[in-house]
Amino acid sequence: MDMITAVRGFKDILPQETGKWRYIEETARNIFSDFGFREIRVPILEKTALFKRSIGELTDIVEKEMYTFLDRSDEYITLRPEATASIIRAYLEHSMYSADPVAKLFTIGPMFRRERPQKGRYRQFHQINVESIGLDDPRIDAEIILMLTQYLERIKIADVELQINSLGCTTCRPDYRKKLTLFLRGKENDLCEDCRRRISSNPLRILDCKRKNCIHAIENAPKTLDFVCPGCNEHFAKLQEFLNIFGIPFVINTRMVRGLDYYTKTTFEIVTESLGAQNAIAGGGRYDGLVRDLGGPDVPGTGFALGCERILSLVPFKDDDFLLSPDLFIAAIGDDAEKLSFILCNRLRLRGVKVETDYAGKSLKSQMKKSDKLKCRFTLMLGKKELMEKVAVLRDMQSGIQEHLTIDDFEDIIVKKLQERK
RNA sequence: GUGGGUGUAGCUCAGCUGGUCAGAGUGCCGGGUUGUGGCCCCGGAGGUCGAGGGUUCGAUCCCCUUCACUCACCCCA
Repeated sequence: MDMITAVRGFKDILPQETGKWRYIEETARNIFSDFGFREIRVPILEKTALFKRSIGELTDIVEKEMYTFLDRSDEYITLRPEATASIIRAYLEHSMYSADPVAKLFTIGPMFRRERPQKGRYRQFHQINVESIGLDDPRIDAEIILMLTQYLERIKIADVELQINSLGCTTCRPDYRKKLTLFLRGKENDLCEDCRRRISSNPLRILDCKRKNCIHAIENAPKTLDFVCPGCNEHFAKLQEFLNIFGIPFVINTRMVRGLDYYTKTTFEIVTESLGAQNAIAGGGRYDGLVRDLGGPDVPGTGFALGCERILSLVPFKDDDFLLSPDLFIAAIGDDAEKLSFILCNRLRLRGVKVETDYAGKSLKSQMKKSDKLKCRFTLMLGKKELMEKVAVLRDMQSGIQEHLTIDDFEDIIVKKLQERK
């Protein structure tokens, strides 16, 4: 019979890795909480229409990367390729704007995109998502970027670069789009097939096409920043001012457009050199029209997503750094000792002591080996001799020092010893 | 979706363009100490050499197909 394996691009996160995962998740929760963001948990399955309307029909994500299925009730549903749409949906569905026009939310969980897997790219991957809804002040853009850079610093990720850009708003973008289209009309023959298609569908995407010919062809293309309206210009200038106040280094990348249609004004990415082709570890921006497009009030929003797998491959910690070793191993020899060991072991666990033992009836030597392998701090040896005298031998596994303890007092003594060392 | 690379023990990998090539290290289990871990020594278990077909007297090795993994393109976290 063939072995059933995990679905391509889907990965198990094994016990030795979950310590790191919890660490980056908990650190995020702590920092985000300091900044006033609250955790929200939204479904991983949504009606397909939600993503089509928010991300954009003509984006790569919607055109070819979504896991979309026909549900039994003849409705199309999709495993979420990103979280922003779901969060806005929840924000609207629960009328969160009526309690407070400003909502600062984050969520952590799996996303799904059906791309060809490679380094740093999986079909199920995890993101930490932050959304601030209801504020258009550039201070909030700066604030979430500060929070993001702080987070990366806290988890010891260095050598990253913050890139920012502004895409303009509904007033100035159409103008820019026209000018860009006009410029591109003369270059059709120099562009790749995809980009030729994009001239009419999504000309801005051409700006960050990675093909050499396209890059060359648009060298002198008009830049968004030269055409944004005074309002957008000021917004972008203030963002930079605020980033400077906190000494956050950044570079302006006029080519950064990003693959989701809903972005306006601020966009940004955190990129690294040490991740191969998938160099973005976080990305986001402002989406002032999205809430309205999803049927809600006309309120602005801004946010970002962090790729957990990519963060984890950069974090300088080892799996073992998060290893939780038992406090005590109880090695028992003989039936009576084994019975006592079973009782002691579980009574201590109920008192919050991490205890391991072995029910396989092995030799003392092999139980000692196991204790050593588990990196237990102490080993308690219980044998026939000890039982008769109602004592047990407690061995400190680092120093090798052993002491005899009366069995009746043992529980209290070990609890006390462990408290001292903490 | 399109390319390249790689598939041999749980893991990391040797294996001479075909003839004791079914191997090492590590991990696991046991012994050396019949009641004491780490270091050392010894032993053991564990493989249809990814799968299927072909060439050949003979294939882990050569050819074809297929699958998986991986890196890159594309795109993004």
